[in-house]
Amino acid sequence: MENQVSFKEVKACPERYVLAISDTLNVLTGKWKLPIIGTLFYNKKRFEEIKNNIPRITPGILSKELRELETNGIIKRVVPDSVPVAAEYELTDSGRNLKEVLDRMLQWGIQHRDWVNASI
Amino acid sequence: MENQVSFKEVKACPERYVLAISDTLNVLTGKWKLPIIGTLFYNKKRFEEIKNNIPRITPGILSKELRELETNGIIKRVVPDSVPVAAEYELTDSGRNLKEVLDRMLQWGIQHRDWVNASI
DNA sequence: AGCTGTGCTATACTTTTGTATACCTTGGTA
DNA sequence: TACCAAGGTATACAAAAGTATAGCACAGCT
Repeated sequence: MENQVSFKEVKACPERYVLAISDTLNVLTGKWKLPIIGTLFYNKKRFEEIKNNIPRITPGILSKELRELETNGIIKRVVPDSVPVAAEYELTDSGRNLKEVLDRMLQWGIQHRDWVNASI
Repeated sequence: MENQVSFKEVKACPERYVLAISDTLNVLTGKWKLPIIGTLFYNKKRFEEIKNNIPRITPGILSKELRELETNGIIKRVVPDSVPVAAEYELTDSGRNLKEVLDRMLQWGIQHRDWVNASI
């Protein structure tokens, strides 16, 4: 209910509107964030697993992107002790909530492609 | 109904899934596309109007961004003849459909911000 | 003919983003 | 003890995105 209020409030203010959307855009843009989030939707994974899942990503980039996604609260890094040393990465609640956003984007993407093709 | 089919199809294929979302992401990213689309939601506008609506944008950028948005089928450039020379830019149907995507992104952005603040 | 406003384009530059390559540490394993 | 795999970091470099500055074409007005 609180959200409903601030949702309307923000929509009434162009600057806050653009800002809130930019927040969302920023956690998704760049070449690698989407593939990383996408692969973690299925289940949590370890560094090497993610690396092997995403063609051509180097450890340097992956390391940097994971750190960014972590500080943005999209994923969390879990190190179960006892085990040799096996860091695991998984989506946070908020990260999982991106699914609805991505589904909308997917829908628009397909629809737009159809629309463009139809109007040639 | 056709859409429902391809929607499911695409969701089943990770590569096409990422691709369709990237399509959407690409029309939104960069520093200026969102403000431009945002300002055109209210109504169609001319070059100078857009420029005056968006602080610090230079004609060079605006020109480039408008051309990109046009080739991507998000806006259309209309030159009503008879008038001296007054180009007008307005959203296409597909451009207007972005509203639903942006609303979802807005919602997530606000929600995520609340969530982050709550967990400090 | 000269000045003004609209609607741009061109060029060179800076900043940000992405990439390649090499290397380090920690705990097994032979 | 030497070597290997997992999980990274560091450094230098290349490519893409963004910016500043200048200027041009056309129409209308005086």
